[in-house]
Amino acid sequence: MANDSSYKDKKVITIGIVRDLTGLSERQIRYYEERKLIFPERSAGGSRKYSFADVELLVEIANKIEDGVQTHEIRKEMLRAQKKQNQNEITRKMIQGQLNAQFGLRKGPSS
Amino acid sequence: MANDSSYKDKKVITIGIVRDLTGLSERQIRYYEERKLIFPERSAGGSRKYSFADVELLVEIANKIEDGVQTHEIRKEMLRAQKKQNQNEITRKMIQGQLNAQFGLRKGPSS
DNA sequence: AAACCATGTCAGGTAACCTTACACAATTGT
DNA sequence: ACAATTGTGTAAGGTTACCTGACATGGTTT
Repeated sequence: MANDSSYKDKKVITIGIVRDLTGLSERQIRYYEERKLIFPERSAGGSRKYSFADVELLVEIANKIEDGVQTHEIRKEMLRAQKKQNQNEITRKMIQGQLNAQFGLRKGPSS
Repeated sequence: MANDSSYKDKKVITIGIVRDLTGLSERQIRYYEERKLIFPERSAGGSRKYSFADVELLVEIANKIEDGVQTHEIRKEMLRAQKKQNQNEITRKMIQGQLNAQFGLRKGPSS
């Protein structure tokens, strides 16, 4: 209901493939996780699983680091960006609420 | 130039994940490959890599098999479907060619 | 100078994957 | 009726891929 449900966000890519797609070392990829910049899921056995969105994010992270930004700063940026995103979400819901109140829309069943 | 370049066709999913996504056994997935219904890529070390498109195709295949269609038949269907697809592609190119001839468009450099 | 950053690398261990082979019920072909 | 094929399970033995933890190191920060 809230999203794409599409391929981009499904966590299905193992770290070796991510390495190949990004050119980063596994060490780097794991380190950025340790620094809380990226959040893979895990398989039952403990293997990391990433999404295409994660892959793109990793590339951005790597670029910033190359520009001398440290993980600590990157993390702050990300939190800021996400806060803004949350705010938008809230705003959207508020407006939706206003409309519902004005025009008496109901949350009808799916279709 | 010819395609989406997007996530759907990138071969990045290992067989274990495909198993989880489709509910098929690894045996089945490998068998359908043996019957030439599906064509994963391979990692350097020999592990199979599938795309989301492959995953969807596998589900379709499994459905047909459940309906009693044999791999042999499914393969024929697929070849037929692909031939039609190729024909469309050819048609498209022919029309494009006609237009180019009519209006003298050049294949200029990329942008 | 002490602490931290980002990364490489090595070791030992487990999970995930590979191929080959045998089995077998069910279906299809002759 | 019988032989061949289909689709799937399962087991063995082997290799690849991934995991964590630890030590090393040259550059920054503090």
